[in-house]
Amino acid sequence: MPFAWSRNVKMDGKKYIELQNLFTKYLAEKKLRKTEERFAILECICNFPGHFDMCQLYQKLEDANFHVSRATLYNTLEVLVDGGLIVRHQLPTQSVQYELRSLAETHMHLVCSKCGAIRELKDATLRRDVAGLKVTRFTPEYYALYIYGLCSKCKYRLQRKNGK
Amino acid sequence: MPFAWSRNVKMDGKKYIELQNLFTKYLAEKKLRKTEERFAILECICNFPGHFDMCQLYQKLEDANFHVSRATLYNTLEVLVDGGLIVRHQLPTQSVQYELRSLAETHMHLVCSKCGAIRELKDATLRRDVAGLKVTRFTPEYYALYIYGLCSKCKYRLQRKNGK
DNA sequence: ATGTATGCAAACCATTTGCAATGAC
DNA sequence: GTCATTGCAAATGGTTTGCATACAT
Repeated sequence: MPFAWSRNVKMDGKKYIELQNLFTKYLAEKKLRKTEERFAILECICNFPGHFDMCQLYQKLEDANFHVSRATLYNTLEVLVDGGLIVRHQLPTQSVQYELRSLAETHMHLVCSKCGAIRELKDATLRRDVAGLKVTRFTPEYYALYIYGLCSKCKYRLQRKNGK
Repeated sequence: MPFAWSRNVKMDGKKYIELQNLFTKYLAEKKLRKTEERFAILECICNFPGHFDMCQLYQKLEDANFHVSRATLYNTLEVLVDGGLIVRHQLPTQSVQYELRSLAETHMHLVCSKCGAIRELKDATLRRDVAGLKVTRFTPEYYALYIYGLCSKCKYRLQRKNGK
């Protein structure tokens, strides 16, 4: 082990090992340095079951007694996005969210335009459609499908408010 | 005519008339006031052929000698989004963009993750499948599909840089 | 040894907020 | 007359930047 990045960040074994390899390869390829911070951040990200934002990530790292500056967090997330390991979601009401790319590709996002809640939905047909798309003069890397609408809670609330 | 919102904002006739009606209906329904500013902003929006951001909109209104405060601009765009007349895009590199909803629904967005350029692409199959989606406990209103990747320019540049 | 990456604090800037004045109803 | 909407200016807060220090190579 070239450096001791593995602190007491609770870790999701398999997922992380795989991504660590990808990341290492990417960093080498781009001649970027393999720092303790970068790997600790990636490891921490693996512990989120789904979306997360800067605040949550920062907090989780602090909780694990691993301190990084916000500047480094922003830098590292950018590297991870460029490397294709994570995906960035910018949705209306909510703050910028990130998600492991391997997770993001498997579903679309149902976004409530009232309360901002995000639900995930898998659909094989759509996935196939997107995968089968023929695009010229553009090299697709990944996609994100957002369907905006009303979640059941907000719809119910709205119906009551508008008189039965 | 209840008020003189029609200044010298250059106008795209048909498109605006139709949207004006929708907007009027929406405002009445929600018991919101029909102000000169709101209609002037909508009219101005109709003159953009595609995406636009706050700056461009503000500028275009100023150019037409119609001054609104930024607070009003933000308020009005929110009302227009809620009313389903325009759609909000928040993409990585670029600033928040808006687009007439009637335009947005007809295409997906190819976003270059390098330079941020947006290209539009229509695909009938995909459109049909999204429209035909069956979702429980969620009422879809509209969707947005973003495909991230490399535009031809950036790809070319990258290939040259990485040695032939 | 070299130059990239980090940490900190200050700077930035799009968006939001507070409040008095306006005007739609 | 009432209360939503506007304008202005100040406040906010997530993100970026500058620079000295640390450290991967």
